[in-house]
Amino acid sequence: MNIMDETSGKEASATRGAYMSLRDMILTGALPAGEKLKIEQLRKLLDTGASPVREALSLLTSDMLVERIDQRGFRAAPASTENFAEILKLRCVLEDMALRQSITLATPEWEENLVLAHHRMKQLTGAATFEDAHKLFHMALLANSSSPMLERFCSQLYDLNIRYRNLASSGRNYQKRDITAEHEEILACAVRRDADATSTALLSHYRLTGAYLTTQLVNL
Amino acid sequence: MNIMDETSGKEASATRGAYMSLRDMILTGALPAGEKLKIEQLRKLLDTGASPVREALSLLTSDMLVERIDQRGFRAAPASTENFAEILKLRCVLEDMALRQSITLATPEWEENLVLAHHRMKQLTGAATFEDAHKLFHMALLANSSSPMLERFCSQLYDLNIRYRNLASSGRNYQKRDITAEHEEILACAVRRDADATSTALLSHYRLTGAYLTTQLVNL
DNA sequence: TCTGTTAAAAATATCGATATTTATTGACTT
DNA sequence: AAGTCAATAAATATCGATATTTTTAACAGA
Repeated sequence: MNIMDETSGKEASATRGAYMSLRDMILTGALPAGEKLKIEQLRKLLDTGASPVREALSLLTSDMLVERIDQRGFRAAPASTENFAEILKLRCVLEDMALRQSITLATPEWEENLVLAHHRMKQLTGAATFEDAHKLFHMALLANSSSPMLERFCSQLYDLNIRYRNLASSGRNYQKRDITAEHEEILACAVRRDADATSTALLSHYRLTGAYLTTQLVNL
Repeated sequence: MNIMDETSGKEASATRGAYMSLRDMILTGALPAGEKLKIEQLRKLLDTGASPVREALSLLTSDMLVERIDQRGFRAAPASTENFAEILKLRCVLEDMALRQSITLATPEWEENLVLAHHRMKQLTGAATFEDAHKLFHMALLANSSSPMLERFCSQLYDLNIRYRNLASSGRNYQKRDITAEHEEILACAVRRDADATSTALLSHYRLTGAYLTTQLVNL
């Protein structure tokens, strides 16, 4: 009598459901940075038991979204301009590395998946699921590095960056940039297998966003 | 009536105790790579409840020492020569970065802590606690990077490397190297604030160990 | 007023029992 | 023999209750 799958709101396990919800709440800022995360409170909010909440929080620790202090519970990872700067720097180094490895090892499958991810992202401009498609595109760039740990680091850092994007976006996103064109450029360079050009385009894409976000984050 | 502190074998919390024990067992190979980690089994082994074991395993996931598969439990992270090569590569890139930042921002305190860590390590050559002192020395090199996430990554990767050292060391460690001299060299360069030289010495130190370990890991 | 102490309240950590899910076994069919 | 399928066994996930620890608040002494 269990119909639960990707389509259903219900997750496969209570822990996974709690993990997803809490992750989303931290990334969007529904749970503010630095906030104490009380088990009982979250248990009621998510309408589940204490064990799944606790386990989900432990898991979120891996993603650096939650801090755990022995014997005194959990809190949402604090946010600061220093932390944001660190994330940007690490992303640039690690994605550069992953990207170059991906291109060095380039295969037709990798290229096709990349084109596909880009296409899907374009279709969804503005949609709620655009964020997901955007991440999938960027991860598709790195997906051929044959370095799982490196990709995991990049994925984590990507999410942390999204979080700052959300924290900053009270005054709506008005940049004089053509993000779509930047993505096209990145894709074109990658398909051309030009590692230097792709890296330049990608890092510039990140650094422009980073510089813009930094100006919005003065209140942190 | 609780006297538990650093000196006592008892840990502050059951979870922390389980975390430390399991971590140690995985790093030393007492729990072999890839092995299924059954809660009930570990519960009895560590003489504690299922909750602390479960939480400790969730936490070890952050360190990439344990894999968690939803609904079908935990297993010790698998080991492979590919994985080892990846760790070595990432370490070289990330420690290089952290080291250079540390030296750029060098302060007398940093330098003094480094000298101290080196001295302590020398005293303990061969002792059981040498491993700890060795790690403290290497982390002291990076400790001034003002990049906590980067230091965390380096620490994680350091531990993963130790694990491979242990996995390989069935046929005892007989290399024609003067590890002590290598450490002296690294320290001297760092104190001289010569980032290029320190980095060269450090990375060579890692790569020599890496190359040696790779020859020992054929059986993986 | 400040400081240190202690009782009460709140929150975390842990346990033991139970519900769910996955893995295994072996009979039964093709 | 190989492959299904159902029944059983094993393991994981989850719950609800309790023990421990930390935090808060009230208060006495300097």
